[in-house]
Amino acid sequence: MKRITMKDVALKAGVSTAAVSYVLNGKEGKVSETTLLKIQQAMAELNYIPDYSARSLASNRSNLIGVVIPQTEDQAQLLLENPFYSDLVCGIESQLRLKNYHLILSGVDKDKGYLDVSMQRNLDGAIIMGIYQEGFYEELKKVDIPIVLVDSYIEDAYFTTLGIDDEHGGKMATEHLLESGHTNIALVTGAIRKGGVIEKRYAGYRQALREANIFYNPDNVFEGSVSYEYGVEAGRLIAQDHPHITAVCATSDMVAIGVINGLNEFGKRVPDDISIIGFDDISYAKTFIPHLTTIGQHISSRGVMAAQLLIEAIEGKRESKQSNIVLPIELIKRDSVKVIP
Amino acid sequence: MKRITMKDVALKAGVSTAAVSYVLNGKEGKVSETTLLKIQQAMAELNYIPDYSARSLASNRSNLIGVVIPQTEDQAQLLLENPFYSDLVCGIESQLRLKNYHLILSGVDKDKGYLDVSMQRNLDGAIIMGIYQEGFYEELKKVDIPIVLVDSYIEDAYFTTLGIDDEHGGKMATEHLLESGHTNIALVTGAIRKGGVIEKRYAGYRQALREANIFYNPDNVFEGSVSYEYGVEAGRLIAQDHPHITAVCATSDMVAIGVINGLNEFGKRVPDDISIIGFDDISYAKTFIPHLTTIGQHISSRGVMAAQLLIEAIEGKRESKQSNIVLPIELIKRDSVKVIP
DNA sequence: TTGTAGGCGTTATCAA
DNA sequence: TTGATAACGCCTACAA
Repeated sequence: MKRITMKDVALKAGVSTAAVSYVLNGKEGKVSETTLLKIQQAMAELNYIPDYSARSLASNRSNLIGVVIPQTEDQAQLLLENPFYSDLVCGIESQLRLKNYHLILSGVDKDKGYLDVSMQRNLDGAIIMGIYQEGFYEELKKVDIPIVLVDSYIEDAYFTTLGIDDEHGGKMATEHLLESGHTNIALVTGAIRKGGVIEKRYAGYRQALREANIFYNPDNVFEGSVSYEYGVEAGRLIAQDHPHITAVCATSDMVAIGVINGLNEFGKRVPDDISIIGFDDISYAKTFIPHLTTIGQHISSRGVMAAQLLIEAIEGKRESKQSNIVLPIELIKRDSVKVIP
Repeated sequence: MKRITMKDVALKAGVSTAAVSYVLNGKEGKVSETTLLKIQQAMAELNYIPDYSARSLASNRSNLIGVVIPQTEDQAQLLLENPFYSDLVCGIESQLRLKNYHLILSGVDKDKGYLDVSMQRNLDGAIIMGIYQEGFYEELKKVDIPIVLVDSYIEDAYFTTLGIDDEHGGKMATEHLLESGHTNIALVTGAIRKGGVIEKRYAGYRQALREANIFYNPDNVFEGSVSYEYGVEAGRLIAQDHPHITAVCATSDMVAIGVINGLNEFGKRVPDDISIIGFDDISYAKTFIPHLTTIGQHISSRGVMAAQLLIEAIEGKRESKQSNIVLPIELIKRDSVKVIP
């Protein structure tokens, strides 16, 4: 299919390519009503489709947004299998499409940065999920495009961050267990890394215990990775060696589901034998049996919001590029927590 | 950050931009050993990053692959929340990144085609999942780039298709239920549309019954949408009005999980009261309780394969552009089917 | 209000 | 083996 260019349109409409470019870029007022119509008609008849490569080259705007997702530990694949990220991507994509941007989805190879991609593609902006090494962010800043960090506690005024109050969430979850009569509460969690959401949720857990005057027992903390598999492992351990534990606070729903499976292997039932609360409210949470009690964040609308923030920054609608947005969370009571008298 | 161009590299190395372009494109033999070294060194020192927009403009190759995913029925969001698609995307992305391609992820607006995106971005190829209206494909052909169709029975020699034997899968699933002693087997399915995978699975279901000399009862077929929600609905109906049904064959794991939830609402347990088999083996299937018996296709490796096929076609390594690949499937026995004597 | 022309960073065609 | 130089399709001063 031969490419129709601005020249063709200009020719057909009997105007210059500059005029075509003007209407293409919505520079109203630069052209008269009549030429506008002529051009629009010519575009429609020729079925003109602009070439974004050329546009990007000439204008330094690509209408391309980079979206970076964490990878599995073996660095082989995206963590999209964690519905948390796919939900987020759904939200982002819908918003970007609405605003006429396209989305380049990728992971980042270990020891490789994101500078390459952003320069190669002339990205207009990027949404980064998860946390990376220090150097990653420094490099990112050099590119000088708006960036939204999702779930990162990086303290750097350069970035816009979009998160939730993870510490409060961890506290809410633990308190719900406490209020339900549990006092021997385990925490099953991914690696507690500095600057990550897990660290905060862990802090919330400890604070809730403290405020309830409950002794913090390090043996009750199971720290591994944010994955189903680790959850299973922890569940097994709890079932076998920790008969005193009556409730588990998991720092992610996937982990919670793993724990339930691990417990199940040893005949422990949720919530009858052990109660559990998750975190995130991924779409599985309400389809799993028992329906998971969890801390809900509106994942998909977070994606929408991330995209909106980014676009605003790109199009210069926000005064200050930088801001730190904290979205509300809520306790969602379902069936995985039992009240004990 | 000021952009380093080929010119800068050429200047530093004391050669022409043409020479730089040669080494960039691995045209070995076009340059002498010494200039090669000089250029490579200059690139490294300057930290040169090529501009793909310019390259795309000049060469008509973008190293960009379009990936299209079906949308939710309200056309608002991607169906990425269905882990089937996110698993696929994982596979695709990993392979593309390996081969130095980038991935543009998007849905397609109703009554809009994909011609726009592919022309705008000069896509080198595309992977399309799911089925669309007739016109969609005709339009796609005009763009004249390699295209891999995943899960589509479109009969058109133009496209490479990558699928599984859905009919056989439907049959295997039903037979497993039959062999487990069930004779009154419901089918819960999404819309049975022509050219789609569901139609084939449905055919497999019927054939298995026929071969077992079991009367096909249309009342046992629950046709809705491929979604958790519809599964719940069907599960409720079965629990309430169809006491004779002892097993359910679902045409997708998400539907199966919905059915289980619907049954559960009325106190029917799986597999004790009713057996169920799913389809796809999404990652969720083995984490769900009861672990889902299902028809397994290696989803993520399918993604890898789709990407490989596409790249081969793009880089002209395959003689015939077109082919129809059918991947193997297998019955995965887990805990959701009970043998009745 | 309209048109001309140079430039964006690469590739590719020809000569040298 | 190298190096000018003309595309590629679009944007944008600047001039008319």
